[in-house]
Amino acid sequence: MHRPRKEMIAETRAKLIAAARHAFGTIGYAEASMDDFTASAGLTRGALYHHFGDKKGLLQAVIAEIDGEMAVRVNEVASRAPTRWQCFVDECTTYIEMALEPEIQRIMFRDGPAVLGDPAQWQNANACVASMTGHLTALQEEGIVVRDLDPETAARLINGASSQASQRIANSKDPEATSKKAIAAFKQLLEGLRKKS
Amino acid sequence: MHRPRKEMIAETRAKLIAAARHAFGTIGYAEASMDDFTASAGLTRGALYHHFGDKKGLLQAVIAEIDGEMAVRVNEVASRAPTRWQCFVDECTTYIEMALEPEIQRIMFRDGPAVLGDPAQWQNANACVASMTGHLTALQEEGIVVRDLDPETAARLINGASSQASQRIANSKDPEATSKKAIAAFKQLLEGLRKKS
DNA sequence: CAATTGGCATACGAAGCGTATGTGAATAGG
DNA sequence: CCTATTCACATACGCTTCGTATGCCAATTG
Repeated sequence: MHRPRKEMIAETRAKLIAAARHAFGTIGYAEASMDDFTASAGLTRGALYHHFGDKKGLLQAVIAEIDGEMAVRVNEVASRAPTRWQCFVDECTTYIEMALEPEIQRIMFRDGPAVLGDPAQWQNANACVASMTGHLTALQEEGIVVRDLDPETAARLINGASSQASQRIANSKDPEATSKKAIAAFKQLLEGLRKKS
Repeated sequence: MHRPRKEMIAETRAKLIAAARHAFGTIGYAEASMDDFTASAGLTRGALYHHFGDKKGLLQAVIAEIDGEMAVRVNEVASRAPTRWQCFVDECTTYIEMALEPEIQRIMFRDGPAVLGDPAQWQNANACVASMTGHLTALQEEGIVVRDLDPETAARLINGASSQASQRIANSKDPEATSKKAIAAFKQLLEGLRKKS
């Protein structure tokens, strides 16, 4: 019994992150009162400032957690594809699906960039783009994707298109139909990357 | 001399919008104190609340103004292209160029969506996307762009990719080189829309 | 068992925002 | 030309939120 201390600390960190994640994901970062959501975790702002420095620091922690989860899901999907191109496309569509969740959309694609700036500059949250970049590079070497293309740049552009696709689906009256249209348009764009052998 | 009154009102509105636009574009919406930037316009928050209801209302007005300016620029470029496809591509690259300006990037692509939600839902600011949608539709009818594609959806996706491209360029160490790479990747994506006759 | 670390709460001051209210000038009606 | 009313805008107030400074208590260390 030499670790209850460390465990308690980890637990309060986790509780704060969970409470903040819920608040940020529902009412949004700006509207989320630190007093309120720390209290909902049975704590006060004192704990928050101690562990994360300030509200932004807590947002970073939340983002890092979500990014990790997204990377796991993307990798799972990627491991189940017959070809590498299919693997790449599946990754992208999975990305769109994930971005459909209000919590992810709000935190990762709206409040996050507004508060912390360009996502490309986030150190702790680049797993998904890194994966896509890797696949693009490999696809280039295999001669499937055109050569004169910077992989990371392309991955970022695709990322931008993905998040737009998700927003469009999420805000649609008829999500099913919109989803079909958005994914179709998205795949069409991706075709532009292929070498027309 | 029956209109000095109306003129004064329009002037204060314009001064508020200008001051807010500058503040939002530099330090950002959240950090911009209403007391500060209204004072910089020689006014107080009283005028702001009277004309725009609240801070969000003023942001909407700023966005409407910027959107109008962007539409003008896009249309200028579009009117000087030999072919319609070229016209479409030029519009897109112009869009990227405009998004390079810090003020536009900050207000239209970061703080705007975070505060007001999905840009697709903005009533007063859709001129650019509308133009692109129109061109895509025409290109489909001309048989240049693939048919099974929802034009507005495609326009939105392209929009997302554009803004990512701009961010990448804007935050780059070597903007010139990054710009080349980003525009190349972007055009490559657009190729996916063309019919491979 | 004493000393010290450090995790977290409490207390305080400073902004910022929204609303309610006030004021003076321009318009409209007689 | 004079009065009444509107309305653009300023002022004043209370509330909420944030950041910092301080204090306390439990757990670790020697």
